[in-house]
Amino acid sequence: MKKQRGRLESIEALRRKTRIGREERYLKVNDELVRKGQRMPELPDAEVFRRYISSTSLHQNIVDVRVNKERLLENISARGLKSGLAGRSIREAARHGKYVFGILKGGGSLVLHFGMTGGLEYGMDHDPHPEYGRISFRFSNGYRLVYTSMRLLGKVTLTDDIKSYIERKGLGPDALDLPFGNFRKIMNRGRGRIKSTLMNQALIAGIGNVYSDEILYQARIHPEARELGKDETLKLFRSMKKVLLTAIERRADPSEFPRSYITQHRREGEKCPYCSDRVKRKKISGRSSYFCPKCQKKGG
DNA sequence: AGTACCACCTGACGGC
DNA sequence: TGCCGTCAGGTGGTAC
Repeated sequence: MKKQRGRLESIEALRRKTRIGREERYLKVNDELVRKGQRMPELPDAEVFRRYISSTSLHQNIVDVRVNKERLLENISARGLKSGLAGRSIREAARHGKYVFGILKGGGSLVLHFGMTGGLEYGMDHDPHPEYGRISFRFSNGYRLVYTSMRLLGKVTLTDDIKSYIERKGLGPDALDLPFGNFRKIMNRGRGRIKSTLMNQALIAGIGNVYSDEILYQARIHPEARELGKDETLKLFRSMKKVLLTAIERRADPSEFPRSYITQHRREGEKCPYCSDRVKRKKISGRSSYFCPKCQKKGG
């Protein structure tokens, strides 16, 4: 119990260090990963995008919105998006799971979802247009925020109320807001594979394919495990918080992740950072999963 | 309820 | 060099 509390405290320390819930004012404006399209838009990336908006685009009068790809708009026309934003400004950036919101002064919010290849790029209006720039939000100060997306799988829209938007989407609680008691209930409720449960946005919002693999790897739990004991559930819970917070602290840049992370070894046959056995790839829930069969056991 | 597939898109990569 | 199959981290729908 003592040891357990110590671990939870270290998660709290990490939470403070990553400044969760506070504003990030000094985020580098030119984000290499965004430009290279190497982000993986799960919770940590969404949090980086939230901070990016927060550090670049708050309190600026929006003068124009240019939509190059209407298919990215969800239940709204290009004209509707523009008229809903023109003359307004973003007063705060928020996030739930993989969704990022620009809360508008005077009510309503801009909703951004990044699909698999989405990003943001802030710059001068006359800077070169980003290669996959799809929607530009132009501000009165001569700058613009561009929503980029190579594969066009994201979503952009407006909503009157973030809470009801989240409800309509059927999203569960955000992974970083989830207390252990609720996590345990979620993990115990069905008998599906543990990886599917972690990735199910209706149960927990924010975890996708890559981070579910990392969370399970750090907890030494097999992705196909179905039932967890209490100790394992706690281990998984701590791993979830720690992996997500660590990723945010490293700006969701995998090349900055600890050496002990499997994320940098997402290739069949690579060495497991712990036991040097071979990393295995297997389709689970329709996605490529990478894990170490020696370190990660199904039973518990 | 859980799972398996398909679709939506564009691009990278390896084999021949 | 070019062609072709496979794969890619997102969600959402259908069918069993």
